[in-house]
Amino acid sequence: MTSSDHSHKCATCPTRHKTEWRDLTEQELELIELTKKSRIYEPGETLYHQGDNADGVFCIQSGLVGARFIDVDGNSALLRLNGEGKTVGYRAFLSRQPQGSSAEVLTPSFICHIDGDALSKLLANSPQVGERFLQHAIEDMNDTESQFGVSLTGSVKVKFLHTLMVFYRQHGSRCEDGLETIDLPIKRSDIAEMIGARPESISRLVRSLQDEELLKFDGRKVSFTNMEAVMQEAGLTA
Amino acid sequence: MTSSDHSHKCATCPTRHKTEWRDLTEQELELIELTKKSRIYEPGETLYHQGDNADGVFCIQSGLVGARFIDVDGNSALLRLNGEGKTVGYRAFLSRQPQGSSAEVLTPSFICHIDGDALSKLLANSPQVGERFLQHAIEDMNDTESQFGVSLTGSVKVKFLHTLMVFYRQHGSRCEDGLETIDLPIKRSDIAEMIGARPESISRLVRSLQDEELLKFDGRKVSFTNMEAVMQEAGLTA
DNA sequence: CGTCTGGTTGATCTAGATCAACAGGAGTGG
DNA sequence: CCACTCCTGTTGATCTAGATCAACCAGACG
Repeated sequence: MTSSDHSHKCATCPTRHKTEWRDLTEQELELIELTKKSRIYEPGETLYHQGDNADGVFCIQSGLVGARFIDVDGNSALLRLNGEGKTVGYRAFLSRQPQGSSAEVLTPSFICHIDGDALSKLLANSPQVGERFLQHAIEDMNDTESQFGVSLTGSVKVKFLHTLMVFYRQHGSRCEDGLETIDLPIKRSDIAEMIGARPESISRLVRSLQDEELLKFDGRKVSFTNMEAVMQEAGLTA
Repeated sequence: MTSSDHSHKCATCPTRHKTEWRDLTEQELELIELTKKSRIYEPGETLYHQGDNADGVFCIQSGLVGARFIDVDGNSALLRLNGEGKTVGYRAFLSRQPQGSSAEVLTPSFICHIDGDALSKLLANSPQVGERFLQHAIEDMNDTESQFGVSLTGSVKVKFLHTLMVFYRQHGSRCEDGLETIDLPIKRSDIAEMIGARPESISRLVRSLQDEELLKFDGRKVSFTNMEAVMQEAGLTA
């Protein structure tokens, strides 16, 4: 589906089958519909800020949203990327805690805001929704913990290769001139922020990875000239 | 309660009110009871290993259990500490994924193993259990994400002070000679592993923190000579 | 007593940060 | 069409936090 085919009705939403609302009846969806607010967001816009209280959740129909954490000294880190079908801001809402990070739109996105009251009613009446959220939370946690582990033990090289492999998995593999290829969804400096490094370091690393003949870089296109070795170095042979 | 007063019945378990089973009836508890296996674990023992498949969950009645992650090169990190009332291994069980880290007993502990079948039945019949797990997952995630953020942006000093403050919160504040004091629950080298540093670095850091008159260290006792400044540096003024 | 384990200290090395300059688009506006 | 600026990424020179390697110390403990 292209970014132009945006349904404003959950019932016909092309990505609903990936969301927490996947097994709701039209009846139940109507509850969301009543107070739902949808629109296109441009890169740089923010859904909510670190420290905000949640008044509901955001559901990404298409696009990419990053969770940005900023510490007291102004250092910024990208904790996670959320793509289509993901609901964001749900942890703050469900735990009545302030948002731990800001939600920053990274690519043009179509996003719905789901009202807190509606969501509460849904949770109270439709146990499947809670189950889906549990599943979602666990999945998020598994991802984050794995990244956290790598970030505590690994070098910048390992961390970079690790996130490349993450992209490779979700973000689809595509053969082209025979080689496995991915399209980086975000710019270099943002990748740097995902692994706690500086853009300059990534630049140098990219160069040395090419010299090692592990990968080929062309703009945002990355092709794996030696998948085996990359997996190895990324620590996926355990 | 002392470590000698261990109930083998959930119904009379002194820490049940902190667990996922807190709002179950005696009737429902009986289901767990039937297949439950409890015993005392000594430091160094392991509840499960990274990569294992979960056949149930572990419930900590007393003691401390660490989640240890080891990467391909053998580097180890401590991802999280779980104390009394915490259930561990639930994510692997609920997501049918292999354990992402090992559960290593750090202090003498009394721990129950709860069978997967019993748990499944409970989840199917008692929706509160699922809700408690959701709450637990969210809490864990909030903790981990905050640590992850700090670990991406901060220096060893910041990370160290941050985890000290985490200890300070849970692990109870205690005034003594007027100063706020905490007892480190684990040894220095394990703290080092929690923040991705080497023990030697912690040693030197501790010394410089005392020179700065921020903290006093005496064995595992730490007293805050300048709480304000510590909070500041730990990044809790945002 | 020796042996272990946890912690300290010193000397040295290095991955990666920092600072600074620069280069190639992509708009934008005259 | 060119001149301008913005933005992302590159390269070089230098600096430093923290790792590494190695010796050593104190208390615990059989």
